[in-house]
Amino acid sequence: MNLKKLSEELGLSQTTVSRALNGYPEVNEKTRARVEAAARQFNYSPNSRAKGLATGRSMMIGHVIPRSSQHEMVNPIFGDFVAAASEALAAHDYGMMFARVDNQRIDAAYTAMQSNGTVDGVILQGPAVEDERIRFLNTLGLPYVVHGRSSGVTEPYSWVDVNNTRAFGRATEFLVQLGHTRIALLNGVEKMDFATRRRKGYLTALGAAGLSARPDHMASSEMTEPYGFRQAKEMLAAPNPPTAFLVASLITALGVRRAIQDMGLVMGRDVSVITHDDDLSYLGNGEDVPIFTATRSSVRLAGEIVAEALIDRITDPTTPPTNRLLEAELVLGGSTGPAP
Amino acid sequence: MNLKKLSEELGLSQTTVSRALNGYPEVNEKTRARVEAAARQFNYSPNSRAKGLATGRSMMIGHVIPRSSQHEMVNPIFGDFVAAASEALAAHDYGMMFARVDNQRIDAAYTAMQSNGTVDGVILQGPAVEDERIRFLNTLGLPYVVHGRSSGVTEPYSWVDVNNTRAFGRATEFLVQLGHTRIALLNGVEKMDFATRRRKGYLTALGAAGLSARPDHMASSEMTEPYGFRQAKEMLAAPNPPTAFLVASLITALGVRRAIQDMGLVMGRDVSVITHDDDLSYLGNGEDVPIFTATRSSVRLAGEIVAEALIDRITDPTTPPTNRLLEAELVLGGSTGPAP
DNA sequence: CGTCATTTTCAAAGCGCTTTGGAAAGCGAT
DNA sequence: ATCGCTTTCCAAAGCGCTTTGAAAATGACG
Repeated sequence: MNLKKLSEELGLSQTTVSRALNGYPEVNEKTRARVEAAARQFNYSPNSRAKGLATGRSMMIGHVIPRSSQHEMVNPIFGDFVAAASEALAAHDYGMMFARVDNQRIDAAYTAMQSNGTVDGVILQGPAVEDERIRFLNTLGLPYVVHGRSSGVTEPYSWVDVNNTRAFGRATEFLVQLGHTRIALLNGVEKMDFATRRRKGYLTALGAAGLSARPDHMASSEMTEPYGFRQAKEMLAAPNPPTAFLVASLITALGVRRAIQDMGLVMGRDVSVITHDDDLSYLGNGEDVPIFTATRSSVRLAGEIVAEALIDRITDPTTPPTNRLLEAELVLGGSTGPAP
Repeated sequence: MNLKKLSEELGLSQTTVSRALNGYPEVNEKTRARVEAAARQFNYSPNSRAKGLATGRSMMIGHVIPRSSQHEMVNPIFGDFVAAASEALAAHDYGMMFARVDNQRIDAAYTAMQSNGTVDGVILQGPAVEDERIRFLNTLGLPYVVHGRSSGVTEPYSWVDVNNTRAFGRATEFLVQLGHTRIALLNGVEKMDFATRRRKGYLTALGAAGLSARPDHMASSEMTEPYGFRQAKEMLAAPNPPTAFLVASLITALGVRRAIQDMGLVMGRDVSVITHDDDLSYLGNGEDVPIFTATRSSVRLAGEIVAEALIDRITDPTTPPTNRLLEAELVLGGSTGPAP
């Protein structure tokens, strides 16, 4: 069923039917009711490509994912982020699509998406420090919002980010207050912007407490479970081991806990652990009492806000870039205690 | 830049330019080269909506996700599955899109997607037992492939699945061989088809070994970490505790391990654990030596195969449904040992 | 009852592409 | 020079929708 047939069926012109269905005022309410009834009856829904061709809008949001890196999509937060974002988009009749693209073809992919008209805007996830994609998107003029920020990019752009510096700063301060002086950092890959900021928060807080950072108590890697296990074990086995760990992700923290237990130590008594917790739906941090003391920030909330911000940008691209800094909460769990 | 301008630029008709770019034979190779050069120079890429309108193809694959359930998307395997599938699709110039939809509107969403022409086919993930969506899609005539199967659906349909029954059957047999007689099952939600099959494999193998299943040694739930912890702890604390656990997911297995350690027991010595492992990229099962003995099956591989199968169905919808049963391998890790 | 303003509807153009049905050009054979 | 065949190109229709500009219907009013 298409517009033409439907309008013939109704004995009306395509114009009127189209207007009736799209809520234009210049159509009699009675006619509108008739049209809507018929549309339902014949199960009519307008062809999205034709509609897009006529309006110049695709009602689709793009998500370009660099293939080379594992930092996205095959990344635990991806599902939750996308779920929330696509739900928020759907509320405004936007869809969401992905393209997994070779690292060196990313610019081409964005360009194509724009001139193609396949999308009205894009979400940029997991920005690195000085991320080139941001500059490129600025020159392109395709609406976008960044989930995260990119240190070193001076031109304005829209972003939604967690206050990673502050979160890890507070976590470090908290450990210091508990009497810890040897605090290790198991960070994510530090070319990623969020990891850089966390490191900064950690270092600044250490400095403020008059403690100096030890290179052998800092690591940076993909946030896997074995990474946490290996690093924690190594550091704990060395002389002057850390009495506390600041860990970049819940999954890595699970590895740290395994290492602690493996060495016959007790987490929260012998060794304290604070992790960042993205509040993933399938990977809870315990139930009523959190297992880990954590800097928590919902990635679903971020997804929602990103989606809303992007729609705003699309509907009015002339507005100045919007920025939104979310604070992580520091939730107390069983993994921290006074320094032994 | 659009076709019209490009053809004017070249002094050729739109027909010729279009044919040149789409590899049709009725155009001189010299002209084709000229056209291609110009297309590159002017950075021309055809408007996908217009192309779709003209061809009737959208070059897009849909993925409808029921909002009510947490079984998908916000599900740890989602990212890996989608990454692999969308990569395979991209190789054939297909994109992939999502729609998160209220549970009761799923049929409507599929219908709309089809009559809309927004997608050429859909992927159906996480089928339940007797999943109604399959029947509906059959009546609709929209090409699709199921990731998983649905017991109780008799009509033919295309699917790609892991041999869950066999995997859990083998795992159970293996535990029996090790001398275990009290083997607990921490299953996923049993309205999900994969969980039902795993249960069947478990029960059949127990029966074959002359062992009877104990209701208090079987649980079924969302596969979270706390679920594994709570259930394992409870079962281990009861009289005649299990000496082995068969667990539905790596994340849940982490909870089981935590419970075992929490009770001062040693995994692999006092209590054996076998888990299913989807081989997720961000959640490795140890490094060289797996932590857990596991039934392993790559969800990325499944994603690839699903994508290929779907493209086949779209290009030739008359072919009979294709089915593909992947065998899980049983990999030996440190979590199993002879019954104490 | 005629006039004018307002409401309601319509015909047709246009969005950017593919594709059909021809026409023109090229070329070897007669 | 002509014919027949292939190669190369083109004009125009059509995909299903929105939207402009205009016409028809309706209503208010003197």
